Amino acid sequence: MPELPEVEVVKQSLEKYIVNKRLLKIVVRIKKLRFRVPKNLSKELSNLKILQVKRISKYVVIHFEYDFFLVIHLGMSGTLHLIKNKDSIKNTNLSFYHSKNLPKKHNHIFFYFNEFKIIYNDPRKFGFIKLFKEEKNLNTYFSKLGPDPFEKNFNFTYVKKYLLKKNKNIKNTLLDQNFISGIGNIYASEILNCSKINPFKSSCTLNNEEINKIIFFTKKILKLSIKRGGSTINNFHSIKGNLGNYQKEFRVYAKDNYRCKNKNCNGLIIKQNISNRSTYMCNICQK
DNA sequence: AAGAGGCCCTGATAGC
DNA sequence: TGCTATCAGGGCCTCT
Repeated sequence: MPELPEVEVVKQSLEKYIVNKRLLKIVVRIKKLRFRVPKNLSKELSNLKILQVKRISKYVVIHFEYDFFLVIHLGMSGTLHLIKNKDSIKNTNLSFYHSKNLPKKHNHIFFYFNEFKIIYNDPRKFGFIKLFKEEKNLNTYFSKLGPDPFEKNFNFTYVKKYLLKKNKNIKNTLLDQNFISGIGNIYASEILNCSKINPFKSSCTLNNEEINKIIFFTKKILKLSIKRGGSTINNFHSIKGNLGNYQKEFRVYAKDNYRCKNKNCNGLIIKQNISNRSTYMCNICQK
């Protein structure tokens, strides 16, 4: 499910409900996710107030009082669900996530609050949870990540310098979280098609114009996707259950045999394999 | 030491 | 219908 836009949508919907709320307790049903769920999670965080929710790369970070930081990664198939307590439904007109849409299986972790609970669901168990005490430890964990696409330091100077020393193809470089954080397999293909760059092209051979296009379209595409609520490939939704809509704007991802949407291009979208992952590109304008 | 490939896991879909 | 094979939005680890 989750690349930067999807995680940003989860972060935005989550913060509306949990900031300034006190977590009552956590119940862990399955301990073995991508990594083992930290021991004493509930003991450490129970009765602490949530100060802030942040997104770092594809991670959701929940900042509790007393300098506790809960890091959630959704892996490939993780989702968060907000379930309002039954007796408080009649007290509000807000449309909450309907419990009938909560998956029956793979509900691994339950976060209880006064009026609702947040449920972490993840069929493939590629997601994980980490807990940090003190901000410096959180920062150490993320210290190798490249800049967020919306940060100032994701700029021409930085990108040019980084790409010059990279021999691997540009598609894999876009997926490299140490170069730029947040791009995944879908948006890598989308960005390169808009930029009319061959995904197999060696990173260090990109010219200035191509570098500028990558920077421009990365920001544009990710921004628009957030606006559309992210992409719904396999039941992606905000924690309220609203479906994302950006998949309607996909130009190449899973669009093999469709026509290229670039202006004045009559090419065909083809599916290629790069490092065992699907890559979609136009056979004419991305030659 | 950068880069390619394998692997963790379950479910949906295609093909026979 | 029912089996098997393949493929999924990620990231860490190992090997070369």
